[in-house]
Amino acid sequence: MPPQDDPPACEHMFVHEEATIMHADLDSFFASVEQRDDPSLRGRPMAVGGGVILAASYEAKAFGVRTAMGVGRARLACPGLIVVPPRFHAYSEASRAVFALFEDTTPLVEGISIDEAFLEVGGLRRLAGRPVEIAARLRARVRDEVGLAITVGIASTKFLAKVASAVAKPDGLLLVPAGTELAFLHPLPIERLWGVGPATSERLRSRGILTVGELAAVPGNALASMLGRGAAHHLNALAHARDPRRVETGRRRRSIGAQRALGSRPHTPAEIDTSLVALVDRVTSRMRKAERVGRTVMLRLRLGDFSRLTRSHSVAEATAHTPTILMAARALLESSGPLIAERGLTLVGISVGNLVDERAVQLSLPFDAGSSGALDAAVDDIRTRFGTGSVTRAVLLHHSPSLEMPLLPD
DNA sequence: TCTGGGGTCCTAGGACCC
DNA sequence: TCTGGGGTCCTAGGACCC
Repeated sequence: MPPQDDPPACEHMFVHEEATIMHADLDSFFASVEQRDDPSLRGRPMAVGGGVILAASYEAKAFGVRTAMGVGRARLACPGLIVVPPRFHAYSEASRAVFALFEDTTPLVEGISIDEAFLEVGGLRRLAGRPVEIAARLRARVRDEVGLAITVGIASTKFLAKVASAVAKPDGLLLVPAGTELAFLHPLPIERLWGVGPATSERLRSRGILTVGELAAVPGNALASMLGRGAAHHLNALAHARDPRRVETGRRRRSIGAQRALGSRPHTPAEIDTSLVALVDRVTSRMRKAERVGRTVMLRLRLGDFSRLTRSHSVAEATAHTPTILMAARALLESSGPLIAERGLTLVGISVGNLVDERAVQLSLPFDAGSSGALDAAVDDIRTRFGTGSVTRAVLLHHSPSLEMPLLPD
């Protein structure tokens, strides 16, 4: 057998031969579903909201109404604005219908959120035509079969496809032909880059860096001294249209959480604890339904001055057990008690991360209760079948009271 | 003017190991 | 008695996104 060569040191050549990645993004998703289902809302400035604006129709956006804006401010900007409460069930259903059309277009679909996805259509030319033709058909189907407008950007990388769809909104289709990436990208403001939020934007703007082209011209180490090495490397690559990420199918969720805004009036510790209990119950029941267990419990708080903070703690063993998660959550809340007492609390959230699949296996094994080695032998048998690391606990079901035996790592 | 409900990813720093 | 250098894993927290 000939010796195996090492893989080449440089795997990514960053040469984009073709634009075959589509980013499909539903326009003003929540608001569009409401306008679809209630004709009296069509053509009018309206928004979905409860406290804050979750989504605004294009008629409302024309008045300056934006997502995350308080409803009061939105009404000031847009007198006569109609605000309807959210119907999350309807949005999930519409999302499922649209994703079914994505899957019918290509098997290579990567969902990003409830209303957007990447689709790789490079291998479909003979079957379905060029990407622009595929995108045009997809847009027509979403409009005819689901009743919603969807914008599609097509480019040679994920990031450019996403920028293209943002530029093409609303109800548009935009192709960035291979070879024209930098001409398209460099005039855009830095906020278009993935990873430039308010903090990074302010840091760059204060140094006179306003466009993607200007960012691309900053030497790597100078950028690193402003933003840290990781962020600098990431943004430098995006600014040069280097983005080797493939469209990935089958991504799993890495955490499950729930949160609740409390309003700005003062809350007693008992009220806060009641909210915490409800949140933990919601999270753990969703985990059990998804058959996932997790180790890292995160508490998310927003204080009276609307500053945010998180606290986390990892328990010894992955679990979806409500009392275990609740105990960890209460301990985290307790540690933040003085801060809450001093500054008040306006939001509390719990999430559980480090998720793994739960696998409960029930086996009938020969077991001689009179022999002290029998249980060990049964456990060894399970480990042989499923792998040592997969067994963390054995429960004897036919003893009363049931005996729970923790298994220590070998 | 008033501030939702989900998530992902990155990084610093400590523990620990060889 | 004093103490290098490199690596991995884990924890906690913040920035960011839709």
